[in-house]
This record gives sequence, structure tokens and C-alpha cells, in this order.
Amino acid sequence: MLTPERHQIILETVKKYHTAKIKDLVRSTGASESTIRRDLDQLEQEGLLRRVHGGASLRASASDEPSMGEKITKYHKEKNAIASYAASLVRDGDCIYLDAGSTTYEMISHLYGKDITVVTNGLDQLDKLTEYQIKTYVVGGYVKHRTRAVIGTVAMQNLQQYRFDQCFMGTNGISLREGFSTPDPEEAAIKSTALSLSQERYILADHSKFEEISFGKFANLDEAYIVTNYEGLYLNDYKEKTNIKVVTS
Amino acid sequence: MLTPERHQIILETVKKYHTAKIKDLVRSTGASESTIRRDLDQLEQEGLLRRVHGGASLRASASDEPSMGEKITKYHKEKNAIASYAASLVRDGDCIYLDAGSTTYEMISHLYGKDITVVTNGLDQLDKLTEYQIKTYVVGGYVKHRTRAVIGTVAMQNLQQYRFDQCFMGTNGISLREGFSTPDPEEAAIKSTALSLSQERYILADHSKFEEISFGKFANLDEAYIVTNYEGLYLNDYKEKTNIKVVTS
DNA sequence: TAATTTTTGATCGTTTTTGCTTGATTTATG
DNA sequence: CATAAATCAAGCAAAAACGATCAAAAATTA
Repeated sequence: MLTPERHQIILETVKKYHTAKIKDLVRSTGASESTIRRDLDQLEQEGLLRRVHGGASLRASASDEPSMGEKITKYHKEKNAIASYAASLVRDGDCIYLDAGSTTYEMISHLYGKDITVVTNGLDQLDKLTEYQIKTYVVGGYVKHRTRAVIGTVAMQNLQQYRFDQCFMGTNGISLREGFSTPDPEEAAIKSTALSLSQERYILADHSKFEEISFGKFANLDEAYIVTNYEGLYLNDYKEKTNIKVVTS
Repeated sequence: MLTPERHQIILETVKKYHTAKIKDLVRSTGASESTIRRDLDQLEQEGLLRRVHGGASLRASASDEPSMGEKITKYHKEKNAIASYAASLVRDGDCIYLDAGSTTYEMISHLYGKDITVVTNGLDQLDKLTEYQIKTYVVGGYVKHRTRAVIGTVAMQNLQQYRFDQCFMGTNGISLREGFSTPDPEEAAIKSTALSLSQERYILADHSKFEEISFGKFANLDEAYIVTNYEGLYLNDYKEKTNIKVVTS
């Protein structure tokens, strides 16, 4: 691969995700870490991106909203450990559902090379899945721009066409009394539907989600397994009520 | 092989892939490395491409001489002129279908600010549409990685849920006798379905598509309007057979 | 046909790029 | 604040690409 082509790929990645990890760039270009580093230095020299620890990001002009880009670095490690464990649950030949959201997004890099079929309603997921050449179906329906998720009644109908061996999704809140919840009722409805179509159901949640309640409830506590790094006060209460796997990174 | 022929091949390769490796050019022309090197030097001298380690790449558009750069922007201009005109046909309140492909992609920036609903099967289109905050639905179904388009029987079924005021799509070939065609029959099927669901049907095609025939036919000549910049030999024949709008940039 | 010019392909020493290693630096975490 | 993990920069050696040179082949001209 020629240098301009690599640079092109790097710039497109940065433009698309507002951030790019060196490891991902190594994957998508086939070059070594050293080469990518040198490329990033060079591109920074030209003012085309900003070098950051672990990769590069958009040349932040001013007030950028904390979109996918920053979310990625925030609880990145915890999320990655959870995502990695979740991915290890996926078996060759399975058909799985990946909900929109940053944790399931992290899963995808760990799914590389598996012979699986993925259905998703997340636009970012789609991009990553095509990059990794994983067999993919997208749920049709209304595109909610802020979260880049496909939702709405059309999406719910389309979802019904599938049956899943496993589904993986994030959540905004987990509560002993109220179960799983997320702010947007439309997204809650999609999650609920996906759960009902799956044999095995996994909710991925870092510790910050525990004992939080949002507007749209989408499942009771005992309707899904939880994969988390939560080791807080109520862990035993949760263990009594549902199946919970604590991952320590 | 004659020198101009080699140069032609080199330029086409660079134009097509935005980059060309010397080894590949050696293979595709049958000439030696030395010869290719000399060719590249010469072509660079003429400002037609940029020499890089290992081969050649497109001229970086901005601060470069006209020649190739001009050709590209001119080509881009044509496409953009077609896209711009097509976008002007869209009325507030309309529900339109945008097929996957580069020309309809160009349309999106011209649709900014319009109060419309867009349905698409193109992943790149999706990204652009979310960027421009245009009300969007995505067709569900199998994701073909290479073209980043949603296709297959599921996609066809899902598409049937909609009815469009207008649809816009590209094509690979237009022929007086064989109508519109594209290489992949699956994509042809989607196009055909979308056409059947639309009140007004527009095919966007630059002049290079005329008198070309691909494997998958998706419509007869009289089943859609053509928006193009073609002013070639058979223009009058086309005018007799169908509704064709020639845009001059 | 013979002489001359141009183009081509191979060779070879030099330069550039690349990937790995190592020790330093930064970041995360308790 | 201290420790562990990840990331980084610099140096180095191997590989790839380069450019200059020259003789053979092809085209042109006399």
C-alpha cells in the first residue's frame, strides 16, 4: 500500500469517527505501528489532524460536543474489558443482535475473524462491521441523528423478521426495583423487541449505570444476563435477583 | 505497446484507484520498471499526476497545476451539476428515495435545508444525511461491503413499505436498445423495486454511461427521466425515446 | 541496407521506507 | 503517591524503491 493511500484512510477514519486509534489504523491499513506513528506525525505536521495519546483526533477548532469520539476514551478500559468478555460468548455460526451504543461498538473489534451474522440498528456499528468484513444486516427504519440509531415503528416491524441466538445491548440505568431503562422510549421499545427475539440476552453495563433509573424501561432485571465491572454495594442483591457476570479488567 | 497507450493506462489507473503502484503498472502494461519510472517522471512533468515512493497518486487538488487536477474538478463539476439540478427538482414535503452511489451522494449537500424525508439503501448516504440532519429512513437488509449498499430479498421486502414522490438513482449503463443496467443483479433488483414505488423517476448519469450495457438490467429506457450532461452522437435518438434533461455545467 | 537516433530493459550502488527492539514517558488505577 | 499497563520516540538493520548508467533492441533516416 502506498503512502497516500494510507494517509487517505487515516484522514477518512479521523473525519468519520472524530478520532482514530493506532491499533485500528494498523488493522485497516495493514501497516505496522511505527509506520502509522510516522504517518500521524507527518499529517499533524501538515495540520490535517491532531496527535493524541493512542492515536489521533480531529483538529479541534473550538467547542466540539462530546460525541462518540470522547465517549470512546472516557471509560474506555472498563468498556473494553466488558466488550471483550461479551465477544468471547459469541460462537461461530451464531446470529447475533448488536444494539446501537458505544459498548457494543467496542465488541466488534473483538469479533474479527468469527464466522457470524450480525444484525444491528447502529450506524456506527455498521461502519465498523463493514470495515471488519463481518456479515451484516441492518435494521430498516427511522434514523435518529443524535445517537445514530435506527428506531421507530418501522424498525420494530423490520426487526421481527429475525430471530437471534444472542443479543447484546447497553443501558442507561439498572435498578433492583425498576430493572433496565434508557431515556428515549423509542429506543427502549427497540431494545425490548430485540430481547424478545433472542435466545440469550446480555446487557453490557459499566458500574456507573447501577442504581440509575431512566424514563423508558425496557426489561425486568431477570430477563437478561448482565455483564459488568460493577463491584459496588448492592452486588449481592443483584446476584440474588439475576445472573450477573463481573469482569475485572 | 506504444508510449501513448502506456500513458493512457497509467492515467486511467491513477484516476480509478487514486493511486498506482509501479509493480502493478509493470504487470498491466508489460513494460519494465525502468520504463514505467520514466513514464511517471514524464507525466509528473506534465502535471498529470504526483510521483510518490512506490508509484504515483492523484495530484492534491488545491495548490496544484491545472491539467489532471482540472480534469478531476471538471469531471466533479459535471457530476455536481447533474446532482445540483436533480436536487432542485425536490419539493418541500416530498418523500424521496436515494439509491446508493456517488452521484446521489453528491445530491445530499444540495438538499440541505429542505423539509423532506429521504429513504436510502446507501451507507455513505446515511452518514452524509445525518451530518446534514435530514429526516432519514434506512432500508433494512443485507449489507454489501464493497459498495456499502443494502441489498437482498429482505431489503426488497422492506422497501415495499414505502411509497415515494420521487426517486433518484445512478446507473452503470444506458443503451437505446437495452435500457438501464448495472453489474450486480441484486442491486438491479433493488433499483427496479424502488422505481416501481415512485411517482417520478430520475436516473442520473454522466456522459460516460451512455451506450454501455451491464449484466443486470433494471428498467426500460422510457420508464424514467434521465438527467445527464451527455451531448453525444445519439442524443437525438434518446430524445425521441425518452425524457432526457441535459445539464451543462 | 547502413548509419543514426530513440527507446527499452537490466545492473548496481545509493537512498528511502519499514518494522522491530529498547528504554523512556504517559496514563490508568488503587 | 506508587505501581502497572499502555504508548511513545529513537535507533537500527533489512527490504524495497530509486536513479544513473550502459548496452541491446527498435524505429527513423539517409
